[in-house]
Amino acid sequence: MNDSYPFKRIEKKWRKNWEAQGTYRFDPNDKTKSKKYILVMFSYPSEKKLHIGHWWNYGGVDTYSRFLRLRGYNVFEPMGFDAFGLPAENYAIKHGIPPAKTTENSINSIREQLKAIGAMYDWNYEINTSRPEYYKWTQWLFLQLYKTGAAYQKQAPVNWCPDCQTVLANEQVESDGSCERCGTSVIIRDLKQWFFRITDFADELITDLDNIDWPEATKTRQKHWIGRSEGTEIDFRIDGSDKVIHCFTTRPDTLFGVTYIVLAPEHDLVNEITVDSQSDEINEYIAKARILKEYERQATDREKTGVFTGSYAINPATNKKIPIWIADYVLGGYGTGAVMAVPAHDQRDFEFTQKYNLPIKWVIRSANEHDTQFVDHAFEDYGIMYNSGEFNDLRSDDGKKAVTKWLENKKQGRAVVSFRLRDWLISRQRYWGAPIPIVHCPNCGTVPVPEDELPLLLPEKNVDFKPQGSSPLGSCREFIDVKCPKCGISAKRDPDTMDTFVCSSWYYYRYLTPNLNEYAFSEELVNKWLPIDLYVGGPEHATGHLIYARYINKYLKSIGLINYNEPFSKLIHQGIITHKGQRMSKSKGNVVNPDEFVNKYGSDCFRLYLQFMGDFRTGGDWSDEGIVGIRRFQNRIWRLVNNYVDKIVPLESKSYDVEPQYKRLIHYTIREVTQDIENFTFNTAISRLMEFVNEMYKYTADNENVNLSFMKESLNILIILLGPLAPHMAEELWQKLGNNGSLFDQQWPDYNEDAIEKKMVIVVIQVKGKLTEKFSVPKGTSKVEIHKLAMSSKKVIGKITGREVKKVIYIQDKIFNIVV
RNA sequence: GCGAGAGUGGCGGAAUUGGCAGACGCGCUGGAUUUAGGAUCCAGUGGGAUAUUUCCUAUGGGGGUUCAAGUCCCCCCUCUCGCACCA
Repeated sequence: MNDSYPFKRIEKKWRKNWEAQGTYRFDPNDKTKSKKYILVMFSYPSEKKLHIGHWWNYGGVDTYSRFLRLRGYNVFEPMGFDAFGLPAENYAIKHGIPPAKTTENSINSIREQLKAIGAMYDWNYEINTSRPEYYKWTQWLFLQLYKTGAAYQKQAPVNWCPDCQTVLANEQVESDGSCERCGTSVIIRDLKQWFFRITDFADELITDLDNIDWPEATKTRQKHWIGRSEGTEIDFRIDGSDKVIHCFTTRPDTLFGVTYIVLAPEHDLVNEITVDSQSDEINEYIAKARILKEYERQATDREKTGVFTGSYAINPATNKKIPIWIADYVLGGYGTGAVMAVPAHDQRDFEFTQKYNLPIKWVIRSANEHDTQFVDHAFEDYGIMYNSGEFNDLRSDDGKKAVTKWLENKKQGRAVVSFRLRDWLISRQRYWGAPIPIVHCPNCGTVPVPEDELPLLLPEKNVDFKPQGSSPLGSCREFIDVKCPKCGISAKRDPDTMDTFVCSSWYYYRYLTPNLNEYAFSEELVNKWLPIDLYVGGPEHATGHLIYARYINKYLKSIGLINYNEPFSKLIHQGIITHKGQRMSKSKGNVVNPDEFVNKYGSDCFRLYLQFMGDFRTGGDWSDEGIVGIRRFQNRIWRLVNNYVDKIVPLESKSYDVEPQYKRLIHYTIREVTQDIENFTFNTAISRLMEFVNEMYKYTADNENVNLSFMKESLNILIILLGPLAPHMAEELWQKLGNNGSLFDQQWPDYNEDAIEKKMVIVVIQVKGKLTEKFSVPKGTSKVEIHKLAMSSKKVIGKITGREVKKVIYIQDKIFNIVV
């Protein structure tokens, strides 16, 4: 029909105009406004298409950013591409095309889709982490870490994905032991790898969480992941040797109850202390533990197994000989990889003891006199020490300190803090990443590539980028063979590339100066524009990207390049959109293609509909049908404006008189929409605008003489409020209403709280809590007046006659309840 | 096993934080208009009774506090998401 909103023409028109007029050109040096850096996690172009989740995410964040702009801020809302890494590489391999090519193609088509959202991105600030101009600085970052000892190489048991053919960081392994990317079971291999010393900042990474506005659940996940644990490291002398086993424990108060020691199978001392008669059995056990998949080994319901080494240690408290075992329930990577076993007071040790008939010694009893009999399980609570020599009768918490002090005096132990967090493993045996700028020289060892030789380019020719179990760069002669930068003899480059999370750990600095040649970032601009005012991304990054980025920020502060502690002052997570109640996935066949709906209904309509489905943080369920409701809403606005535009455009703005309800409506709607956008509850903001439009229709239908001044004001306000949510349409209507300049250079309207207060209120009369009668009365009507009114109601009288009125409760201007 | 969050009509979802449950939208029913309707407008729409008047019932289930509970407290069920032998 000819009076429906012609979205195709208008959306195209405004995208063109905005670009031509530079409406969204960003000036980081604008001193007239205060800054807001609004960042949404960038996308990785693994496929050619933007999916519906991106629209949800980027649309909502753009709405918020536009709102801030209308409130007078200089808003920086950049967009770029996290283009290195497995998703892009796997996509390229699947299609048999070099990743550089597929990535470029994907980015080009995704950029067009991003433009269709109509967000305020200034594409002069785009970044692409796979471009040499960017990864040059990722490599520079590596070299800074290397120079300060924060990047180091070590041989270690690491997670290996047999399908992706690369090592993975702990953060990229799911809790069931599968690869985050492909789902294959991860195995453990011993490899020489590069690590970043994230554990140096373990404490700050926990304590600084108190100073940032993040979802509590996410903070908790990070705290748990970092896993700070205060305890005592206790030295157990090996009988007949000068070697010592260090055991980490959080329960030094149970030291007298230690009846054996358990080493992880990968513990350094295992070979040395295994006696000949046990070595076959020990070796067999180690071999088995090695091939066990990580998640199998860590399954809590597995029966505990282990082997005796034949050696003994001395319990420093009792001076008794205790056997040393190995068992795979002790993890090599945590604490010292060795535990003192206290079967009486640790259920895991207890179970092990049951199986291998090891002795149990009870040394803690409950502070309650009664329950002292523990036969079928360990007593893990704190209590009172006994069987513990001079420490008898101490409470556990005092005993922990006393035993630790006693050990410290004897130099056989010390208080330590242990973390669950491991150093960040950043090398990958894959092609599509930033090459590690290190040369391995037979003379000089590891030698950093000189900074002025960066970028160390990723070779595009003579390299087989398909995974083959070792780094593809290793077989590219032009790349791998090099003269040592220090001594000049033939040497080899490091064949590995960096984890993409290195690229994304610092991108938010680069956005401000994406083309800067001399430095990774401008210290001046970064210190001015960061920390980021709002960061938006999925909760799945809680223990990965979000810890890495915080770490790199803390590292850069420690070397004096930036001056603030935390990169993301406020964080929120977007919700997920389901379809037919389920997560969208190709295998379920319930994927919604955004383009289809954008073509049919327009960008604004699609975006509005997504925002209407549920609140931003929670998400919503997609239905193909509901979108027509939004189209109707758009058409209703379109017609409303068109019906009056000719009459109101020439009109001078002046004061007017309409029924108070309509004046109130304007202020109420401004308040609600303002608050809703601030809270990211766009669904209710849209509801309020729908109500507003419905009321305006009612007004025009009920009044033969429509007040045009009122129409003019309310339509202009409606269009501004609509602006952040449906930018193309609002911009068009703004122009139609005779205004000059972009809507997005206007001022967000103020509201007046007094104007919202109702002069008349509806007081509900209840009898024993049931709705009985309603009265419209002036605000502030007294209890006595209401009582009189209530007693004049037949309904009320009917309900209370024959009953005793016990009392009446009046909540001012709300409810009058008669209790019978 | 531990931890966090959620459960409201046929559907997506609201509810000023203890005060009229179901805003807004979809869908559905009836009517108007139209050559036509997958357009527009008006009315209705939680369920069950019923004299078109009113009653009963209702926010996963069961108890409790309160004049008043979707909202607060206790127990249970279901789902989602984390973590999972961390000594």
